[in-house]
Amino acid sequence: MSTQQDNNFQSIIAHAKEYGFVFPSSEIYDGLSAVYDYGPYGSELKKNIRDYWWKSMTQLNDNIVGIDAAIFMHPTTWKASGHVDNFSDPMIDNKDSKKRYRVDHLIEAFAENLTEQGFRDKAENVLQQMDALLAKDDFAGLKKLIDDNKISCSISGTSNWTDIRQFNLMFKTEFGAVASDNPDDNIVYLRPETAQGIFVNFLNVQKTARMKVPFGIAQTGKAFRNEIVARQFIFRMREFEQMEMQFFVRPGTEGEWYKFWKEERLKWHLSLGIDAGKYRYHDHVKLAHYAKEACDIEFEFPIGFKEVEGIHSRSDFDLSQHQLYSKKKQQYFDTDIDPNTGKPYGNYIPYVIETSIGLDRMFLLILSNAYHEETISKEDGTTDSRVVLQINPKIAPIKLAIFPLTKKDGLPEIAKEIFDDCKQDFRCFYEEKDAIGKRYRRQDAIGTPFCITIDHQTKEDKTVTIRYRDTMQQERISIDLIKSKIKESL
RNA sequence: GCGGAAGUAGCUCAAUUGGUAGAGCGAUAGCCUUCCAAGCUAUAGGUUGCGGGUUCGACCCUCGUCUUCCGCUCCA
Repeated sequence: MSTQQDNNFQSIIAHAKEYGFVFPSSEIYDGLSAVYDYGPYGSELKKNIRDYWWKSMTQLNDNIVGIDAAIFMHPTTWKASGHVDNFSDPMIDNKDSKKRYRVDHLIEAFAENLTEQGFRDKAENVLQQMDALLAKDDFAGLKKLIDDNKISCSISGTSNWTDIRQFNLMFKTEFGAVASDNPDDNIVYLRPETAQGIFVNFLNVQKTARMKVPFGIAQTGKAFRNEIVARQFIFRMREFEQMEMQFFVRPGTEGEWYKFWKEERLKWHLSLGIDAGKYRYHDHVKLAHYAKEACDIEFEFPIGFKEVEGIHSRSDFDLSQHQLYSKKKQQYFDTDIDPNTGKPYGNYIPYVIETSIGLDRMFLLILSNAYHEETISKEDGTTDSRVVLQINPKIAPIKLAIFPLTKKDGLPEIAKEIFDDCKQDFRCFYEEKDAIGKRYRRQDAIGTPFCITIDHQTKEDKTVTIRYRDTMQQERISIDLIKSKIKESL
């Protein structure tokens, strides 16, 4: 099973490169690990996915507005968010088995073992020591803790460990051209998530857009994580794009809003015509430090079910933290009447429901779902094959391809006239080279849903042939109807 | 990061146990005109991932390095 799927995944990657969707970054210099560029059709598709999300969030929800926050943020942002302390994991390797462990996982497993053997007090003691050492970033102390307890690797059974190393997942850079005596003064991070740009602007947005809770703030943008291992094509990249919406609600209502967005987001995915059977929810059991409830929307990629979007109930953690660190009140005054007291709800820090989807993952999802290698039986009994991307017309890179059947007899002139007219309204593609069948196949390969062909009959009755990508069926329609025909599918 | 495998033209591959790189498809230009890729002609393209070493001579042997894939690991 996996072989077939892996092959399919390889085919998709190869197709993405060959047809100008995704290229390895700086490929002429051998590429940069886990960084990719989007090509002519890829950038169109990516933009269309982003636009479709943006429209469904901001335009179709009158209580959601968008922002575009900077990638650089004040360094304290990341202290408040917990990323400076928590977004890095001390790791240790066993020299014999070559296994790498997160230090906290290793020690926790050891403690669990002790508990099972009835040494509950000792286990507690070890965990307490670990927490104290982790809080101080005392790696030497942690190493000593491991050595003193003779904690061993479950594979090799030995305690032959490397030193503990820190892997900070945030990219650092220097801010300002002048070097400071204290290097820490100049450090800024490339944001590891876009969410904080929304949280720190919570009151700016609420006041200027005159929003009333419940309301949301949407944003798309790049984020950066220095992953230890980043692989699987564009699934896990070091530079990636998120589409996030933070929805601010009155405390006590977060449960129903979490449920609402959990369902709403899946509906969005299904609105692109993707098989519901390829989706599933994965509810988190072990929650992040800020979360009350969390789930992933997973999709069955060729490499298995993987997370494409997360819905998190984040309580008031983020706003409270920013209030604490900035010493600026992050309260909202709710004038709605509380039926229990007959008075306004008053001041509170709103709770947050987050929906966060990886744009690049969504792109891969669309590509994986759309990619089909088909065998076609021809009338003369022979077979033929084609690769077709069955991308929903709403987000297809090119909506309409326009072909004159031949290069002469005035057909190109008519075709170009139609092209010039249609390109005002949606992305079109014109081509007169090669046999018509070959041109159709090229459009299939990049997912163009409609092709029209201008032939000699066009000159007589002003009709053209429209050919549908998925069924390969064709019919004659009047030139006047082309635009409306395409538009109704978008 | 560890272990395994791979890297020759845009793609798929070839090059007789080391003798200095070829084909099909694709691309481009032209001919042909025929509604589902394969009609004809011509043209362009590679210091064989990169860098050392061995050799008279390296795509081939060797070392290093980069990238990709698979497994492990990691994944707020």
